[in-house]
Amino acid sequence: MDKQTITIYDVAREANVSMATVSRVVNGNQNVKPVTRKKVLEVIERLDYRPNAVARGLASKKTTTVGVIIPDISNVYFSSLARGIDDVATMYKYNIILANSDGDDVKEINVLNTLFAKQVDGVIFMGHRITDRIRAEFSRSRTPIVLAGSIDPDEQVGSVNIDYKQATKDAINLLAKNGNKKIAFLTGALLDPINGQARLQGYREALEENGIEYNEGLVFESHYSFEEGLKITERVKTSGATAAFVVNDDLAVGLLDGLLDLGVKVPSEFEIVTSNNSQITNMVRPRLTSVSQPLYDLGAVAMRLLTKMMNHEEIEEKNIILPFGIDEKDSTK
Amino acid sequence: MDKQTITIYDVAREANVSMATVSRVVNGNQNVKPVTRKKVLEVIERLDYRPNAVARGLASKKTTTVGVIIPDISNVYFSSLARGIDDVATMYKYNIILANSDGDDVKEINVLNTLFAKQVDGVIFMGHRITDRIRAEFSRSRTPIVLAGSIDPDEQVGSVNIDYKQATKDAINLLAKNGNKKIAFLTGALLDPINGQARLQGYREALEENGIEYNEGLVFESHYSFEEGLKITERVKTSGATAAFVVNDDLAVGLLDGLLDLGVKVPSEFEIVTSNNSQITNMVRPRLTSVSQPLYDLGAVAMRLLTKMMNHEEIEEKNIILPFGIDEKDSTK
DNA sequence: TTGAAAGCGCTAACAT
DNA sequence: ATGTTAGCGCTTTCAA
Repeated sequence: MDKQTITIYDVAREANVSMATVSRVVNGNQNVKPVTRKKVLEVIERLDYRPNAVARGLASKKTTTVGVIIPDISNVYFSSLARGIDDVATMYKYNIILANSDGDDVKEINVLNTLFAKQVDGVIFMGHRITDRIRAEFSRSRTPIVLAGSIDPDEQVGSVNIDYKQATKDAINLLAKNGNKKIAFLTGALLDPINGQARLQGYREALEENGIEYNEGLVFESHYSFEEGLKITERVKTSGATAAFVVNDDLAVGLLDGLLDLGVKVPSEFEIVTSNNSQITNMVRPRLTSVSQPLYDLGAVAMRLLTKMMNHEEIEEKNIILPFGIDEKDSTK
Repeated sequence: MDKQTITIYDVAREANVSMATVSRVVNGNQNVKPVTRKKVLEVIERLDYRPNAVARGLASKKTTTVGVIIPDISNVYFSSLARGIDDVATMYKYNIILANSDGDDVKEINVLNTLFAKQVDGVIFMGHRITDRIRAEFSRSRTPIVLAGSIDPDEQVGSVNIDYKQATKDAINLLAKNGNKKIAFLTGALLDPINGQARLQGYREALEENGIEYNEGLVFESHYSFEEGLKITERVKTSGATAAFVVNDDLAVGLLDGLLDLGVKVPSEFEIVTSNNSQITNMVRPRLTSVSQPLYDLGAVAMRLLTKMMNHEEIEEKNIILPFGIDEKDSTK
């Protein structure tokens, strides 16, 4: 495959030492006399020897590779997480195998299995919904797994999230304080635990605390996209809502543009709070007020947690909650 | 590592056949009597045998894994390419090891070497600039390499791009036809061949063809970010330019917002054409006219080319140019 | 159609 | 401090 592979054996022969000794110097084992080490290092340099990580993986049962299953890397929300994951992975000398699942159950299972086949040392999983089938696959293997920005009520594996329920409550409170009585809730699939459970519950609780009655007609189930936001605008407006909490930035921008196109003034006539505070929220005019999630950190902390699990380190808490904020900008009064 | 690994040997024993036969059925080799195959398959099912891809990789010298070096996955331009790459990779049963380089020479070299160490079957490289050092690393190995959305004047390895020079000419022509005499050129590092050579040249040629004199004062070297766009607005306006061609969408949106904040009307008082037509160009108001690059396809085609190289298939042309367009929207008259 | 056996390149006891 | 020697789990000639 390579020009002509130089193996550890070649180095050993040239340096007049055993393979074991070469292996020791390559792996930084201290039990090597400095003179020997120097000699070996010279030969390695001279022959341009590069250790074969596959052979190493087979012999040591460690691949220094972790799998990352992600719905869609071209979505900023996930790519921000991914960047945090990769940076910490690199820091700890791991590489990541990245695989898109489109949130599809079958794809998730397939890719999880090929990752296991490739003997990854750990897996970071992002998905809207943890199905029973996936959960079953999780428990089939001993490979450590961490969810990032994804909730599993079961809490079998590690996870890193924010308190979506409280974040939603804070957002709704802001909107209620500003005098809104009819606050729409724009979400993706309500089947997803983050939406259907955490956020929707936060929405309902906040309404109640503000003396506003819950009205199903103000809950809109849509998809995470700009176009869907544009499309749903009419219905939202017709509902009589004067404000909306949106779970996704693309969707929120769609709503914003839809409203502006209709001649509705934001925020004077309609207020919007979105959820991810991605850069797009600063690029549109008016800039969108948003829950601010530490996306990069969500990924970074998830990977850090995974390294601990892979090293069998003591873990204080395997279901981590990171702080969030509310970034008030121009789409709220 | 796993619960207790079932190996090919266990299957062979249980099925009363040799390892070779099990290997054959696992790999779909036709030289197996149907009865035997059935028997083996049953045992595989019963024992829940999963082939170890690392062992396979060592024995066969194929890992069905390709490395992807990317400046920053959290940037939509690159993550779009990455998505195209992964989809085609999946289609051909490859996985991708994704590594961020920040466009940094040293990181690029490091990660390239660890990818080689991990015996990837091929590499897709994205970077603003192919340095001599990287080029040297490329030629050290026989592993096939393809550049995606990245130019190397050397053309030693495969590549997939659009005709950046012509795209720029088309954009400038549009602006010139609209009556602009002072057209700014907003770019990232001019050292990058795509900017400093292809695009700048296209800019100059188009100016000349339109009888406009080239003026260095209208060329702005900046960075690929929204904030930089905001910052540079004042200078661009002061230059007397009435239009700008921008090489990056974030930068273009920064300029747009900067102008709007200054009370400048777009497009009536100032026209903008940007370069990547990412979704953000449709989200801002006015929507940005842009060169449209088939980002996903750039990645997809690059990966397809790589599969051909990995399979030693006949390759008609290893430096591929994909078509582009000009998507006229609301930031031009 | 099937099996035997030699690696693939390295790590990790175990000895010395 | 260094060497010997089994493997790791699979593919792949080569024979039969």
